[in-house]
Amino acid sequence: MATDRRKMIVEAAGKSFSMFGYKATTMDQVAKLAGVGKGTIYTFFKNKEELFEEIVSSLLKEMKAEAEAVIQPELPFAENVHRALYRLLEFRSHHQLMIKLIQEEKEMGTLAVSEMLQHIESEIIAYLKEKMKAAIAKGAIPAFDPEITSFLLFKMYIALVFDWEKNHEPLSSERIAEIMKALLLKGLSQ
Amino acid sequence: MATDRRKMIVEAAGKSFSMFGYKATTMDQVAKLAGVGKGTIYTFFKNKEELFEEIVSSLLKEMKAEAEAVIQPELPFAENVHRALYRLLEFRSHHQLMIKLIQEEKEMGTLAVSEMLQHIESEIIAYLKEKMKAAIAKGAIPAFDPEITSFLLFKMYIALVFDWEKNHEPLSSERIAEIMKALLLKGLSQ
DNA sequence: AATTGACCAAAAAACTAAAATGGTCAATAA
DNA sequence: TTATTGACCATTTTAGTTTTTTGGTCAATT
Repeated sequence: MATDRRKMIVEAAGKSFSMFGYKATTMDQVAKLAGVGKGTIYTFFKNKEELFEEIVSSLLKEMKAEAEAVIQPELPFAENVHRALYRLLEFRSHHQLMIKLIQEEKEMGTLAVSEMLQHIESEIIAYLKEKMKAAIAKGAIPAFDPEITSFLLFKMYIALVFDWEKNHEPLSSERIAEIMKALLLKGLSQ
Repeated sequence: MATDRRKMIVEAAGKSFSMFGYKATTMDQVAKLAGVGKGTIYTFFKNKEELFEEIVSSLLKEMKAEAEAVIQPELPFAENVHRALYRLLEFRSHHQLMIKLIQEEKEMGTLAVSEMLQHIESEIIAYLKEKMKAAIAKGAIPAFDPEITSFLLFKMYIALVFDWEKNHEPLSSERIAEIMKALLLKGLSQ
């Protein structure tokens, strides 16, 4: 059945991109892994890049769903950041792809990957920005520029998750979520 | 006179590294620009990498001096961050070299440059960490882990100065300093 | 004693040939 | 008739080779 084949392809591509990155994933490989002929892939996806987009956008959808599942509007903003972050960090499969893509961008500079990371970044920031605007409207947080603040929130997250462990022992999910909550809650005042 | 020659070399190298980066700066070029024979460079510096180190460490020294000049221990911590940051940001010459190095690391991955950026990062973070420890000891800021906090402070700074302008209009020095001060002062609470 | 630049080994760049890959489509299977 | 396939091809990537450039030395010169 057509739907089954499509699912097989998406699954195979997802695994392959996560394991080998974009460049090192070949269409022949994906076809073999999915157990279909190479041509079949092209009945569902215009080209490799569109297949990649499918994988990434479903990842983003999943991440959004995960976040929504734990956010409770009546809780303090910082608490929700903590909950969403912690939940997200527990999904190692999400991370596997992100790690691979970040690595590939750094050491090979693959254009399609750079563009996709850029896209992921702007999606996440846009999401944060909306949450933040709502919180400001409710008077729950001070009215800083939400564009800049969500940008910074995202960069802090990336720094803690991906940069910190270049020179230190990795931080646990709990620790990361805790740090961001503490900083956001009180800043460094008093 | 020997001192004069050395100064000429350092000046020439500084300009060249800032304009062309590490890789694209040749020793012949530096010699010509400094108006000395190439061999003369090697009477002052063991090799290209040591010349590079001289440039960078004098940059770091300057930056430290600039910061010290405006920091006033009796002011609030966030206010001092604001002052130091603003002062630093006004020195475009410092930045020219940093910009070039960050760019070179990204698009050519020159090893010597990566190592140097790593070194610069750890120097700045160590400096921040000391300041932070002192502030904690005085009870001026909460006792978060200074290693992590100074790491985050640095990453925020880099994000605002170098990453923000990839997709937005650059922020003014005043704005950047203001944002960091506001966030550090109050966080996103209330 | 200090300085230099021709010189050299080693590294990088340019070039070329060979292999791999994305995408197509006539043949095949369902 | 429709969905699927994999041999095939143009293009890109990689591997191998040659040429050029560059960091560093040191005998000659100032």
